[in-house]
Amino acid sequence: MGKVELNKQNKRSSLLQHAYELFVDRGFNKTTIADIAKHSGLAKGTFYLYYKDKYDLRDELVARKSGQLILEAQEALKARPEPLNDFEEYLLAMIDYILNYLQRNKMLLKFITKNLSWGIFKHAVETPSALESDNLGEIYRNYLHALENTPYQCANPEILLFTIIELASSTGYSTILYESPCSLEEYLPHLHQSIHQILEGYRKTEG
Amino acid sequence: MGKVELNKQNKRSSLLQHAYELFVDRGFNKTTIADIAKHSGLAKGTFYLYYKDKYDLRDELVARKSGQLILEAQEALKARPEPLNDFEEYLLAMIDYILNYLQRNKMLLKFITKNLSWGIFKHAVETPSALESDNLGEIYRNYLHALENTPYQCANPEILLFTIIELASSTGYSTILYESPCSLEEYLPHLHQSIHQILEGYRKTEG
Amino acid sequence: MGKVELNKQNKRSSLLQHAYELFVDRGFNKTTIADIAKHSGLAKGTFYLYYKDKYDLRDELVARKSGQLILEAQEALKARPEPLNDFEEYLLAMIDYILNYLQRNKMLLKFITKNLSWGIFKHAVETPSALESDNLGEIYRNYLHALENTPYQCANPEILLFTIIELASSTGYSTILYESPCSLEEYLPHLHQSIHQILEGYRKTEG
Amino acid sequence: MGKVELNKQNKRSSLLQHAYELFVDRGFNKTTIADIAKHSGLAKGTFYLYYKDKYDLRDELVARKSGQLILEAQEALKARPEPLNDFEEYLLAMIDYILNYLQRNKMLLKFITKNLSWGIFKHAVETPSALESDNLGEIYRNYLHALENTPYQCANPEILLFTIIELASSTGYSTILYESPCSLEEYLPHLHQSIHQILEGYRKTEG
DNA sequence: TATGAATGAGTTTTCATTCAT
DNA sequence: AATGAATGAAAACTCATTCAT
Repeated sequence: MGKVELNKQNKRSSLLQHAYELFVDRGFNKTTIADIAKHSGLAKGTFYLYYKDKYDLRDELVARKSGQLILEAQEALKARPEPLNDFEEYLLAMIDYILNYLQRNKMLLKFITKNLSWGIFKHAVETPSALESDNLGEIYRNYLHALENTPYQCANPEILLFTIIELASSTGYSTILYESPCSLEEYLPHLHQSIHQILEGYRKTEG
Repeated sequence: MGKVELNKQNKRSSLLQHAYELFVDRGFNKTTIADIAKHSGLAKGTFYLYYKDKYDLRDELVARKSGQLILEAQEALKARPEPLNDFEEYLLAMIDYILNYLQRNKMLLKFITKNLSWGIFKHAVETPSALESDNLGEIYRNYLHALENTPYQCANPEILLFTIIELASSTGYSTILYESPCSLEEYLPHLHQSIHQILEGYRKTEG
Repeated sequence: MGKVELNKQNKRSSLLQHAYELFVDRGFNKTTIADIAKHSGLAKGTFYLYYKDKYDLRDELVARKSGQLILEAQEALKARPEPLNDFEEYLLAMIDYILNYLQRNKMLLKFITKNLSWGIFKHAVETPSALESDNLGEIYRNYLHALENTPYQCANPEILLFTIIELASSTGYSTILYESPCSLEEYLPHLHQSIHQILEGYRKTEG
Repeated sequence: MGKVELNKQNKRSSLLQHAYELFVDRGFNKTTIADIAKHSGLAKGTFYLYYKDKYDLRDELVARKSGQLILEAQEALKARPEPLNDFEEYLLAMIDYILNYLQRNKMLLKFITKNLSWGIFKHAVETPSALESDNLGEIYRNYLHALENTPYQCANPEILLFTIIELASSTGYSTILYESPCSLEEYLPHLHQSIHQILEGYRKTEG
């Protein structure tokens, strides 16, 4: 009983994992359902027991992988010897970690960015997945909470985060994948500066 | 002779125009070359006399449409009664015009954004098209020149523009198409503030 | 024990009934075994414990439904106030009842006719089903018997019945479903006349 | 030009002919479009240039084959040494010819009857096909005309013909394919008698 | 008995591209 | 240059049937 259910979870995982490898390897359009099934060690028809079609699987995958990346970044920061002093420092460290990671995994970047929207991100944050030890939502809530204890004031803190994430991801996409207008390395200081400035824009004016 | 040449231009135009309508109407993937040819009043084989494949046509189309949009914005600003006082004002007016335009033409937004990269943009700016009275390159050069006469200083002014454009387009995409995390209208003040701050970051520190 | 047996009968009935609804609703070819099982509240595999395949079930269904229709017609005639005077009157009343019924249940007509053959009919008549209070065979025998006490003479009375039933059902099919070459209403007098004539052909020539 | 058009006609013919053989050989459901194309010496995709799907081709085929059969019967009767004296004789000879033909081509019978309706028949009669030297419509008109010069009177002569054809085809189907309730040979005299009687029913009552 | 996950052969359908005219 | 018939590989999706539980 539990065994059957476990088995299904494994199949689902296998499909996700192998689809991911194929998407990243040869692109979404050039990956067929037959490919995914075969690589997962399953029959073609079995795919349809788990997902409606390729797009269905992709959406779950994008949300999942983005979430994992954020979680991983989080863990990596925790493991750092030197402490992070304030919110800005924390935010920049997080972004650097993620962009550097994506620099080394360009296909993941390509896959995620073309398909990730703020909406999917929000959805991923809000619907806890049964699979991963899910503190994604928690991380997000921590962010919002941390923001309150900063000198920044934003009527809607989500908008601030949205602005910064969109900036980082779209410039990251271009610099990493096309080195246009310059390399990521060259661009990072500019990105830091812009983020700093954006945050400054929300600094509380003291009374 | 000139007549033949003209005829070819017309066919090319027809292909572009009808392909655009189809892409916007049913999406790029679901538009076939047969569709494009038929709607253009041409035979399928004829398509290949003008473009290598769908992607070839698309790239030209994206660059062309983006360029047109920028030109149109430029013209609209020129036609305004009240003058624009400085670079920042000009930049914001330009961005507002474009985002508002895209708000009313969501399908164009969808089509352009998913396919436009800074690289294509640069390419469009640099290769003068025979078709339109092309002052796109000129506009861009004017920008860079205008920047020199501002209190902002940027080693690579292209990077500044890149940052602002990426920010505007990616946040515009999300707010217009998904109203996430909020509507464009609601977001614009935030966008203005962020752009202002980014520019401030490059303000010359006087000696 | 009897409870187990009853349970099996219920499942069988459920399969028949729901399969019938589906066949009539979306057609035989477009109804899957999975559909039938699901609508019957059973698992797919269970289907195979009761029927070899879809065709097996269909054959039982066609015979069953035709039989029910004849029985119902019979009952309806019995309940009529005015008596039926002779064999011809009886036969025509029976046919009218059935065609009018099918007129109101076109899908049943479609389903039965496309699949009913004289062979299946004979089989239904001859193998008493456990389910219905089965006087179908009895009805048939009564027919043959009644025929003997009529002025008609037929070496093989089955052939006479066959002729009339085939005529009525095939013309009924066309007039009811396609109103071609005319409506059932318009055609009925012609049908009556033809049946009358056919019977006359078998009238005993007196010695 | 004419060559291209001719070529298309040949392809169409080839598809029809080979589809027919396959339908008759292994049944409609078990014949795939791939089969038809391959046997016709064409690529799978080519099929779709000529027919929307299998059903589209089938409908054309049923009408075509029925028409051919009638034409052939017509020709055969013309070639007979002894003349046919009156309408009834003619009608019976025609029916006999066709039923005997179908007796020898049971699969054709199966294919045609399951799919032929009076509607399709009427349609075939009324829409002259470019392919065959088409006197099908003419034959039909001759029938109706001949009927006028007979002692039979029918307000709507189409209804008379309909009645007889439906009777002949449905009883033919059963006796030929299932020998139920008897063989065609055994049944023919009964069929003749019934048709004779039906015609008598329409005999003009002299003034 | 009953279940329903798994199978994979089978079928339809699409469409970019070629090429003879 | 232009045509559009032909191609056939490729892909999605279905579903009867099996079988371990």
